[in-house]
Amino acid sequence: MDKLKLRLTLPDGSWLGPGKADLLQGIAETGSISAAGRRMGMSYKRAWGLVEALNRMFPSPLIETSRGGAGHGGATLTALGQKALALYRALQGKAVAAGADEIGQLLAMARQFDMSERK
Amino acid sequence: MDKLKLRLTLPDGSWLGPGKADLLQGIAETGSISAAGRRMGMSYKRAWGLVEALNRMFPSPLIETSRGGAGHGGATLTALGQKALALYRALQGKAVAAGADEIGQLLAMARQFDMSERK
DNA sequence: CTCCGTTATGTTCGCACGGGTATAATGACC
DNA sequence: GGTCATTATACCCGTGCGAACATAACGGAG
Repeated sequence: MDKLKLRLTLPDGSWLGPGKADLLQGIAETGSISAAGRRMGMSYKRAWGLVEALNRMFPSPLIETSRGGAGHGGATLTALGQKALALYRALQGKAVAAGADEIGQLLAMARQFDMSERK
Repeated sequence: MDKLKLRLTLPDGSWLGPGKADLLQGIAETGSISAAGRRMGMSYKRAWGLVEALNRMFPSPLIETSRGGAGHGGATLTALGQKALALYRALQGKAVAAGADEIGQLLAMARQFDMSERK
């Protein structure tokens, strides 16, 4: 599923794509950068790099982090982060819906694949 | 322009994105793999690799090549190639149109960029 | 039979990217 | 003051990708 991947390039050259969006969602759901990274099978280092990039591409950060304390630190989405994620998901949904016909045709004319790999 | 990039993943794991689509269009317009590659600022080798990938992802090739002869060789799109390109462009157009609102909102909330870079 | 621009293929090299690892630093709680 | 999971940062290293370069094959034109 989700055969169609979208990458939106911002004026400054940075971009928002499936990877950052998924990470954003993972942080929202797990409350932790490292947990979200683990869940996606990526190193903490890479996840943190993406967080840094995300926070730099908007005037104010999308992710708020805290260290130590009762919960041993963690990360949450700011209001801006939640909005950005929602907008990306909405964009994705509308794009897939609008292009369903073309997507179907392209998939239909693609090289036939063995049924054993169907899920 | 064309801030939104689409990548469609086919069942066999290969994918059709902006790079291959542009190359496809370049070949259609120039009638040559090397000319299309030069126009896009990529090495012939890379362009040819993409052509190979394109021809392998569908049951029959999208690009037909010829060597030597009066025109010193060249490449043209097959009917399938033209159709695939048209479908991708249509998909792109519909996706952008459908998500124009979300794209606009995301761009609007992005970090402000200096007007000197506007074109 | 040479010339020409293209397709087709191999080889080498530089470099960016991500993984792995290590190490601070944080701060509420016991 | 020690514990704990997390954030934050630095360093090394393998690997893959693409550029650059080199070379062959092609086949009609002249």
